[in-house]
Amino acid sequence: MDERCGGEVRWLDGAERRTWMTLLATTARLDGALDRQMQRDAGMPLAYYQILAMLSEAPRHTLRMTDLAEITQSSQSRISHAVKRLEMQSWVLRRPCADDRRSTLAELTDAGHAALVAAAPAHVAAVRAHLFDALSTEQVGQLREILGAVLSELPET
Amino acid sequence: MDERCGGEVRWLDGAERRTWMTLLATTARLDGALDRQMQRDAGMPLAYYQILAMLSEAPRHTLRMTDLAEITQSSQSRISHAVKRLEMQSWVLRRPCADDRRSTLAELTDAGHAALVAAAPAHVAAVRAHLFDALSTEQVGQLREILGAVLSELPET
DNA sequence: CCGTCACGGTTGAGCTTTCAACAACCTCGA
DNA sequence: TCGAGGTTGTTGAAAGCTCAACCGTGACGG
Repeated sequence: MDERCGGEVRWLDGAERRTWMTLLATTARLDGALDRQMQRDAGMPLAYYQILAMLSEAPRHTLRMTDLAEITQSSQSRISHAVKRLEMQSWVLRRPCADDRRSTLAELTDAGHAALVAAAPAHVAAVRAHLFDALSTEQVGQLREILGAVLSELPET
Repeated sequence: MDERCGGEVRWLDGAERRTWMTLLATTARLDGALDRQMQRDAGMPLAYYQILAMLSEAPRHTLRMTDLAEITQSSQSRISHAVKRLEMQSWVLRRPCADDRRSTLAELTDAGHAALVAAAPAHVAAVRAHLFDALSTEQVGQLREILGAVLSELPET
């Protein structure tokens, strides 16, 4: 985090620099493309789709706000705003949690599930077209290992 | 882009699915961390740092708005707003282009260059800490090849 | 009990980004 | 030379995100 070592900076070497530039460009374009596709076809940002997707995989289509935040790698504030928005569209509903009265449960509605099902095929097709079609099976494995290594070194949230 | 094939969807298999989930989580956390670091230490979002960085590497510290948009993988509108903001802080200045009167040139000021130089060490340290320190030299090479393959299949802008 | 502190969640302000519309300019062919 | 169509850039509104402040609740030690 903070630079305490009196000015010694180890800059990126050539290979690192090219890799970093390519990473920036690729991630920017990739989730730009996926986000635009989702907005165009389903009228919602990709982040909201992911909220619906995570809810649909949870038992009883329900998650606590905090868990939803963690699983989607976003802040509580972001989730709160997003769920409010999704609730206005009747795709999600909020209920108090009986066990812990601080908590709020978010539940996917039938309409929300329908919206998810409607949006999924085009989304999956886009992920496949933009990502997996460009890679060999071996590369998919390498990528997962690399990402796993990076992720495990990354501070949580 | 559009799904025209009458309902046949090829879903992601197990390995693809895990890779995709890990990619989402890793990129979200990684540029969340880098963005927060930049905002905290330099008072600007990472995207603005990248604008300054690209200008600093251009001849005469100057780029046309369109070229700046392309090199940073962002829309013209985004660049226009961002440069306006940076101009208010006197880190960039805008000039009309003599060759083509439609164009606007963005030029990095001395103050902007100073801000960039001040922000660079902590940024590079963060990139190293969060990304490259987790990877072997071989993995860095694999990652670059994988990203290159994905990028080349991705529609421009 | 009671006070303190951590946890879960929401809110509003400010900033960034997107989208669509627009204006100015260039190019090129009729 | 004129006009159509493409390029370059800006703008304003709407939407999403971040940040800090805040409230209500649980947990825990005295």
